[in-house]
Amino acid sequence: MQGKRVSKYKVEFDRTGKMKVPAALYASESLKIEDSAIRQLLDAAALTGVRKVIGTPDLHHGYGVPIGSVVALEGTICPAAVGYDINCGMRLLTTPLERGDVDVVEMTQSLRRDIPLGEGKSNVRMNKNDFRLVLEKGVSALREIKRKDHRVWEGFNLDETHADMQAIEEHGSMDGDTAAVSERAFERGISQLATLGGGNHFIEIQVVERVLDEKIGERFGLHPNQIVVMIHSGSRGLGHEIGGHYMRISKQKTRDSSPNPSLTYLPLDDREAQRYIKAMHAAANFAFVNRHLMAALVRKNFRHEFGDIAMPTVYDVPHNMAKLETHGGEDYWVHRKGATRAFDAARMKDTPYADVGQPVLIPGSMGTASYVLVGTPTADESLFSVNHGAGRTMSRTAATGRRPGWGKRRREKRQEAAISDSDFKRAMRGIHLVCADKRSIKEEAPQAYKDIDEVIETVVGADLAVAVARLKPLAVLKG
DNA sequence: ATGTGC
Repeated sequence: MQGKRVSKYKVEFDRTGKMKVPAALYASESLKIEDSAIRQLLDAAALTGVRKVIGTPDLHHGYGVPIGSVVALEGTICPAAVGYDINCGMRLLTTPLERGDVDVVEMTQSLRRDIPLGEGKSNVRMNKNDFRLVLEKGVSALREIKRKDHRVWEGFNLDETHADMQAIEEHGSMDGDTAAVSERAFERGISQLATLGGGNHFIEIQVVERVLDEKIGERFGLHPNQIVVMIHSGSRGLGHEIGGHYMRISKQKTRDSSPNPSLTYLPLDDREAQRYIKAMHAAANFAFVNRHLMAALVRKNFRHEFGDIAMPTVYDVPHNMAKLETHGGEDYWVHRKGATRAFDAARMKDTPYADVGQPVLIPGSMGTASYVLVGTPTADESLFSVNHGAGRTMSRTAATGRRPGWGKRRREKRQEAAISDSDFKRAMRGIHLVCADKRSIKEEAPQAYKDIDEVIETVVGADLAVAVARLKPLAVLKG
């Protein structure tokens, strides 16, 4: 695509055609970004109310808006720029344990017994009033629910909820409204709390391989050879239903004034825009609680094995969310889709990280490293945002060799899988893998993703964040 | 991402 490289790590796209603002893409020359994703990014620069459009180094094709993008709007909101998995995000727990202390095969097995993996799974079946409270208040609802009365809460020790809330973006509680959530979404969600989901979602037992910034590493409670646990999950069927619902409504309303039929928006003065915001917050609350409950189950299993050890939350950070933020004196709805907020110290007031900046959690693909970084003041040019992962290089269907629409085309010959069994095994050597669906696991093969180290090089080289630690997976649970 | 969809 046309676009001029202005530095080793940044490409700029001038206004052309219907674009209302220029766009910027952070990516080194070696990171190949697909043309279709760039075209989607430039289309986003034509949205009504657009003020800023940024692509991060894991940019790839998504529905309407590319994954890995940041879109700032004024007076409008865009459900497709948040995506289907509202408040998909990361949580990192530390332990006082060292590599060698943990039998990861055994630990993975016991986690699997407690946490359902894969699509369509259920776990905590809540009553309607309690679930409504979760959607409206998020993690803080857990302090109000009378858990002793319900068998579903057996095994969940939530004594650390207050401490955890300090280390969750928005304290894990946004202003949600059940009235904006369809009955269908509500019914899908009510039994799905404390489930991992599928796709790229995972729980990993990792070891801190290298601390790259000792002072901040120590501040985050990280040291070499330490065992940590990373959780990647979202709002499951509930968020998917809400995202899809409001994408359909925005398509009905603004199709004619939008860049294309899958990239539509809602004016903020429209009642449906206000309902979307409340429903998005409800889904965000669900996802915060979902990760929080899985963290409780992780703690339960570690403590069963190792006694009453401390397992604090370093941070819990969404990477699919729209938020009203002030940048350069202007108020924007900042949409991050597959992009992680990376606030500097000044923007972390009233959090435990007001002195250092926000912990930023970026997972690699399955079987490769993950990174912990910290926000920096120089990230103002990306609206304090970085990528959310390695980014795909291969579609799901290409990676497995399966054709899309499997059900009705069963008789057709399979395409040749781009990734052979032996290549997959080699990439996963030394890592214990437990997954719900063996047939589709190659969708998540390391070979289907970009090199996480190259992606991080761009983020750090462009001064969007500072690297703090590199984590290596020992065991991974997948959907 | 998702009880992979009309």
